[in-house]
Amino acid sequence: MQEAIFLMHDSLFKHIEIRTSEKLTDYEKEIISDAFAKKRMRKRQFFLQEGDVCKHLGFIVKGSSRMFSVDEKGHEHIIHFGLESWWLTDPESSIQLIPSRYFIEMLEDSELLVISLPDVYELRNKSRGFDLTFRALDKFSTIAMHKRIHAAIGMTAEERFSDLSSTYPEFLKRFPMNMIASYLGLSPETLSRVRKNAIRK
Amino acid sequence: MQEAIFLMHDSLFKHIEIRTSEKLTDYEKEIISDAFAKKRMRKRQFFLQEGDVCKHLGFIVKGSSRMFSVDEKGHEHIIHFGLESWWLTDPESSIQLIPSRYFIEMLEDSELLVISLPDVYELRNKSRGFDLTFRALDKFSTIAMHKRIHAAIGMTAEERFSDLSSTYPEFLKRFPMNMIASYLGLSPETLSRVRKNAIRK
DNA sequence: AAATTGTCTTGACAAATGTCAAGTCCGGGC
DNA sequence: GCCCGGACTTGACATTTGTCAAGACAATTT
Repeated sequence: MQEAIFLMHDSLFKHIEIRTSEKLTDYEKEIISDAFAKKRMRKRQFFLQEGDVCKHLGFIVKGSSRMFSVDEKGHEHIIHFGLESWWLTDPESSIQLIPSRYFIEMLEDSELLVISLPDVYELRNKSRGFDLTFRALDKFSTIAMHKRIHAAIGMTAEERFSDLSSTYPEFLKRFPMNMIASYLGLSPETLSRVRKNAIRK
Repeated sequence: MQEAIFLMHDSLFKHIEIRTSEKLTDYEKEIISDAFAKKRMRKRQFFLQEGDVCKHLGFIVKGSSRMFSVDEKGHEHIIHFGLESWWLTDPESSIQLIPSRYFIEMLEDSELLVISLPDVYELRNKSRGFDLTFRALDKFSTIAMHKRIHAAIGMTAEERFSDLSSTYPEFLKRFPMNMIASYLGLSPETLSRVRKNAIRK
C-alpha cells in the first residue's frame, strides 16, 4: 500500500524534475509527498462541478479528464482535456474564489494527486523546484492558450482539426470524436465530414 | 524633459502599486526607472514584426495597439488589443526565443516604457513589487484567455459581441468596427449586421 | 476646397456549418 | 450469446456567416 503511494508520487517528482531540469532534494520530496493526497476517481466522476469554488489542484497520475461548460441550450463546450501529468483546476474560480462555471469530469478510471490551494502557496515558498514548475506551467499554458485563440478566431474547421492532429495526436487516440468536435467548437457532424475530406487529400 | 520622464514612470509605479496593493520603496522606484527606457511611437509604427524575436517588453503609458497575425490569404486576425497600462509582448516568441508569427502595431501616437527581457528577469529578483505584479498579470491574463476561448468556441456572433461590449466597453470607443470584427473572428459585414439586430432588441 | 482614404452599411449571392433524422457498427453489461 | 447504448456517419434541409460589389459619409491629407 505504502509502495503504491510512493509510485504515484514518483510520477509527480519526475514531472517536476523534467519541467525544471533540476533534481529535487530529499527534503523537497518529503514535504511535497506530505502535501498531496492520493485520490482514485472512476470514469464519469466529477473533480469539479459548476457552482463549486475550485479549492484544490489535481495532478493526473493516470487517466484523463475534460473540462466543459454547459450553455443555456444545454450544449456542452469542452474547454480542454487532461491526460497523464496534466493539472486539473479552474483558474478563474480558484484565483478569484468565485463559483465555477465549469465541470471537470474524469473520462477514464483515474488516479490523482490532490493538494489544497493554501498548501500550493506554502509549498511554492518552501520548495524552489515546486515554484519553478508552476512558473514554467504558467508560461507553457499561456503559449498554448494563445495558439488556441489564434486557431479559434482565424482558422476554418478543417485547419483547426489538422492543427489539433499535429499538436495533440494523443487526443485522437484517447477521446471520442464528438468530444474532439466540442473542443474545436464544431458539431460532431461537421467534424465527421471534415475528416472524410481530409482523408481524400 | 526630466520631469516628463518621471511622469511617465509614475504611471508605471501607480500600475504596480494598484496591482500589488503595496507601496514601492524609493529603491525599487529607482531601479525600475533605470531599467525602463522611454519610447515614443507614432500611429502605424510596429513594436514587433512577424519574423522578429520578441526581446523587449513594452508598457503603454499612453496610446493603443493591436497584436495580429496575417494568414496565407493575407487576412489579418487580431489576437488582442492594448490600451493604457497594458503590456506589449508575444509570449510565444519571448519565452521560447523563436521568431514571432505576429505583428504588434500602435493604433495611435503612443508613449511606451520599454525594458529588455533579461532586465525583467533581474528586476523580478530585486524588487518584490515588480515580481508580484508579473505574477498577478499572469493570473489575470490566464483568466482573460480562458474566457476568450470559451467565447470563441461556444458563442454565436451576437453573443460574442455582446460579451465584448460588457467586458471591454472601452474597445468600442477606441477601435474601429472592422478591427473589433477581426478580434471576434467575424467579417466586418457580419458584425455590422449583428449590431443592427442587437439595437432592435 | 478638393481629393483621398478609411469606415461602415447594404444587397445579392455563395460557402460553411448546424440541425434533425435515420441507420450502421461496435463493445460493455446482463 | 443477446441486447442496448454510445460512437460515428450520412443525407436533406435550415441557418449562419463569408464574399463581392457598391455607395454614403466622415476624417485626413494635400
